[in-house]
Amino acid sequence: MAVTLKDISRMTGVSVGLVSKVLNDKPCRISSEKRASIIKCAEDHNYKRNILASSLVTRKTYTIGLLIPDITNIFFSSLAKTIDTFFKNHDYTILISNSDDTMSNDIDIINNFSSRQVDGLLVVLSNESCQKENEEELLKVLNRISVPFVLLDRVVDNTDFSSVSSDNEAGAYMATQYLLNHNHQSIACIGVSSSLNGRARLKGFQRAVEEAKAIDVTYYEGDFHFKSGYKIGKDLDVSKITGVFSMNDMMSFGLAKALNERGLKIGKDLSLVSYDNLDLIQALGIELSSVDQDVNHLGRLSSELLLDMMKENCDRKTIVLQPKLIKRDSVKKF
Amino acid sequence: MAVTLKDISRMTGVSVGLVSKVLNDKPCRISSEKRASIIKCAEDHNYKRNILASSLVTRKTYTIGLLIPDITNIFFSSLAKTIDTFFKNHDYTILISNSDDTMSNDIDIINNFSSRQVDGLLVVLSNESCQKENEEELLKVLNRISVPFVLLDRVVDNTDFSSVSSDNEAGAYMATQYLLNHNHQSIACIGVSSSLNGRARLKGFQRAVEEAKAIDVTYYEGDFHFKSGYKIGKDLDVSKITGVFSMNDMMSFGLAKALNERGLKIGKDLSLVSYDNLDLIQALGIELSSVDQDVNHLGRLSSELLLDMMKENCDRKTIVLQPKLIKRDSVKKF
DNA sequence: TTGAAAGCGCTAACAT
DNA sequence: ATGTTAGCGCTTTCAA
Repeated sequence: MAVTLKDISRMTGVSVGLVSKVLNDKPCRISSEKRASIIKCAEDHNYKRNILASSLVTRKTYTIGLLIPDITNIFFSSLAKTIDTFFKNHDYTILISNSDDTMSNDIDIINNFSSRQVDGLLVVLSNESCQKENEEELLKVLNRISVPFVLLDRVVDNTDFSSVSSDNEAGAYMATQYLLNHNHQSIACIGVSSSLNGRARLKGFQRAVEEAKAIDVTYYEGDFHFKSGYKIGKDLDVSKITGVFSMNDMMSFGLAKALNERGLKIGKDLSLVSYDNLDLIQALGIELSSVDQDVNHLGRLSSELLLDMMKENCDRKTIVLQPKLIKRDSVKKF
Repeated sequence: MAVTLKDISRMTGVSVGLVSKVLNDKPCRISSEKRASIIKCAEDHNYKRNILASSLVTRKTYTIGLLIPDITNIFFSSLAKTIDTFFKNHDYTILISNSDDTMSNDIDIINNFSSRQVDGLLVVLSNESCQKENEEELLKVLNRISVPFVLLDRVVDNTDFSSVSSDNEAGAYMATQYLLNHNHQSIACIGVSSSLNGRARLKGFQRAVEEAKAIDVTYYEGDFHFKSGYKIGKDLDVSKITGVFSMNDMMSFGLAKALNERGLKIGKDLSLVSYDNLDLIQALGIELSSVDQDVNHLGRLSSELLLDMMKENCDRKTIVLQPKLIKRDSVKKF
């Protein structure tokens, strides 16, 4: 059995209340001998405050729940790391939980966090939760959350929940425009229509295309993973297509590999612009133009926002970050 | 304020004790009307049990702490996902925390988990904690943990703590042997001496070399990341070296890229065997012979072991998994 | 069938 | 300067 305040009180002959004050560094006037003996006794017996009990009284757990769809996705694990580091500096502990991109897990985890009395919640919704047909149920769940929370990256339309997200439409728009500015007349889009942000990116792509007029467009459906890009690269009709906008770097990488096998060179025979600007891809030495969402910024801003909301119960805020297009050699004049 | 049992008791006119029993599905004989009204009232008012309070009484939190060195490392995030999935099926919640590979964080996090009254702990130690000079302090910390725990992947020698790890020496030995069986007389090792498992792999490498006799060996120091492999690949003396054992896939990938730029082909001009067998590397379409540690198996076994220890307070166990060499085209006869 | 009450470990207000 | 006590929300034992 773990040592309790009561045990230490008994052993040192000092009252429980005083022991509590001393071990919590609370201002109290106590003889230095007693103070010392309490501290020594606590150390000797490896006393650890039972946070469950103290939180029950103070109504503070110094705990933040972080819900993400897939911990093995580098985007989310980087986000988790940034958030973890930020809150460690503010004496909070982050609980990370993984939804596997399903709505039922979203709900379970949010409820679980709630009953663990987290002080706040950071939520990246599952793709499933972001589907139109699930909106009603999702809103019910979110409206029932009784602690401050911030939605990250994937955001529910037409609500006033606090959120920090990236303007996916704008990102796709600038990527596509960049391609079109290089005189490409026949371009392809590799998209993922099952994803909320994928749909936003498609909008941006279409807007750019429509503004440019008389552009020939081919659409390919992918799934954000390497293999789908690779397969599409095997089929891609390069007799007409000269530029490609791919919705993320992993698919671009697959595409590049397939084209390479076909004897075609990215940046020479075909221009490619992408999304995510993964360090990994750069590390691999591939000069890929890509839209950067600045995960660290996303993580830090949402953490700060949540901290504000918890402190001063401040108003909800909706922050939309503008992504940046990083220009590299994969796009050339046609 | 959240609704409490007391509130529901007041609203339904049933005693707190009974409400508790009903909402916990405990066997109790109660009129079905009362039961129904309690359940309805709880739902209507969005009642969520305060786990802090109930755990205080039951001395069970249904929570497992998972400590990992780097959440953005795919090896650890995959491990976390496996463990998370396993324990979700057993009604436990996993708290994941990130040490950034520092010992002070290891200690803080272990203490934090303890005071949160986790039911068990899964620990991947930081490299710093695994250094010989920190052993004494580490043992003090580990010995003070009062709940069942299992060490994963990085293990403390000469102790009887429960652990599940992979036999790194054996893995490196079989990889090196594979290379030597293909008649390579001059081989290189790209190692990471600051890492516990790196040192074990070096031992395996050396044992294989010594057994083979009269093999020419060159050692290069890397850091597990792409760039170090790339740099080494730029320098590698291919006038004599025909085979390379690299201690992980990311470095192998860097190496391959550098050699490619030098006009040399892996599996033809040079044989390469590696460690980790990353899906990512395969996804990139690279035919790399590599030692597989089976993360899923590691995660599942350690989870099961911990569950056993928590249930039956069963004896400590030390499990060492045997890695497998996956043979692919990157190694050829010399 | 149901209710009352003790107590988990801790904090904080109030006594002394 | 130090001790006593109520009570956080819950479970569980015992009594009715």
